[in-house]
Amino acid sequence: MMTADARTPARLRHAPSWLINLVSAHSHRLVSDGFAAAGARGYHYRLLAALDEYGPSSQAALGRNTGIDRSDVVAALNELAAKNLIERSPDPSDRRRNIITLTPDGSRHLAELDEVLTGIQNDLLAPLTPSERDQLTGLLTRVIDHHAKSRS
Amino acid sequence: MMTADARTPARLRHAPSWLINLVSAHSHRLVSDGFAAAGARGYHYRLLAALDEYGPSSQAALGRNTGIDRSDVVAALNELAAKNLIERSPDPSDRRRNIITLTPDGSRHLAELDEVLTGIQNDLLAPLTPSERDQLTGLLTRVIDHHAKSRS
DNA sequence: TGACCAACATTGGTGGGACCAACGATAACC
DNA sequence: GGTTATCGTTGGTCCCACCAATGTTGGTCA
Repeated sequence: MMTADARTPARLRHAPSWLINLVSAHSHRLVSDGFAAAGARGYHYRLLAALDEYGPSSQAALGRNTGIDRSDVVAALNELAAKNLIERSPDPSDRRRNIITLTPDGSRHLAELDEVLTGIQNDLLAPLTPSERDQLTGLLTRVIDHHAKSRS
Repeated sequence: MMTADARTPARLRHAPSWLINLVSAHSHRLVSDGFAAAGARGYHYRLLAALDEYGPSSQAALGRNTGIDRSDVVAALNELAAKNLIERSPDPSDRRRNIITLTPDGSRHLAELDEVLTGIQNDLLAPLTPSERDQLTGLLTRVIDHHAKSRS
C-alpha cells in the first residue's frame, strides 16, 4: 500500500504535486475499492453518469464528455453491455454511429455507485470542516479551470 | 489527453474526489513529461530523493521511505544502476541486504529533476496566490495526516 | 544447538488508467 | 467525385500500485 507516513523525503513532503498525488492515490484506492465491491470501475461510472446526464449518445460523444479515449470507451462499453447496463444500437441517421442507451438496470447501478461515491467524499474529507471543504474544492476548481482554458 | 473541459457530468464536476483526480492527472502529466525529457520517471525521483535525504539505505528501507513496493524498488533500482546513478553493494554486516548508494552522477541527476519539479509546481499552481497555495497545501496535508494516522 | 519465525531481495504476475497509431466504413464538403 | 473528417474498433505502450511466492539470511528462544 502506498503509505502516506511521515518518512517521505522532505522535498516531496511539501511539494504540492506530491501532496495532490498522495491524496489522489488515497481517494483512488477508496473509490476503486468501493466500485469494485459493486462490480464496477472508474470508467464505468463516468460513462453511466454521462449517459444519465446527456441522454443517449454516440460513443465518440461519450468519449468527449468523459475525457476517456475512444478506444477505452469501446472496451468499457463492452463490459457494461455484457451486464445489460447499456444498450448499443445503430444510429439510422448516421451509420457510422452507435447510439448508447442506459437501461433500467444501468440506472439502478448508477444510483448505487452514486451512493458509494458520496460516502467516500465524506470519508476522504473527514478531517475538514464544511467551509474548509468548500475552500479546497474552490482552489482545485480554479486550478483545473486555469489549465483547461490554456489548453483550449 | 484527459480533458478537464466544461462538459463533464455535473455530479462529477463537483465531487472532491473527481477534482483531485483531475488535478492529479494534470500534474502527473506535467511531471512525467518533464521527467521523461530527463530520462526518468516518478519512481526514480522518489528513490533518488530518499537516498539523498537519508543516505545509503537498504532496498527495503527505500521502499518504506518512498511508499514504493519492494518489488518495484528492485526494478527501478535496476534502471538507475544501469545509468550509473546508484550503486548496489552487499551489506557486510547483514548479508541479506544491499546497500544502495547515490553516485555523483545520481546526485547531479537528482538536482536536475529537482529543477524540473519546482518548475512544475509553479506551472501547476499558477492561478493561485502564494497564500492560496499555502491554504491548499495545508488542507491537503491535513487530509493526508488524517488518513495516515487512521492507518497506523 | 536446533527449530522457528522475521526480514530481505528478487521474480513474476494483476489491474486500472491514460495514452497513441492505424484500419475500414461512412458522411460531409467542395 | 474526390478529398477530408468522423466513427467504431483493434492492438498496442507506459506508469503506477499492489500481491504472492521463493530462497536466503538473521534473530530468538526453548
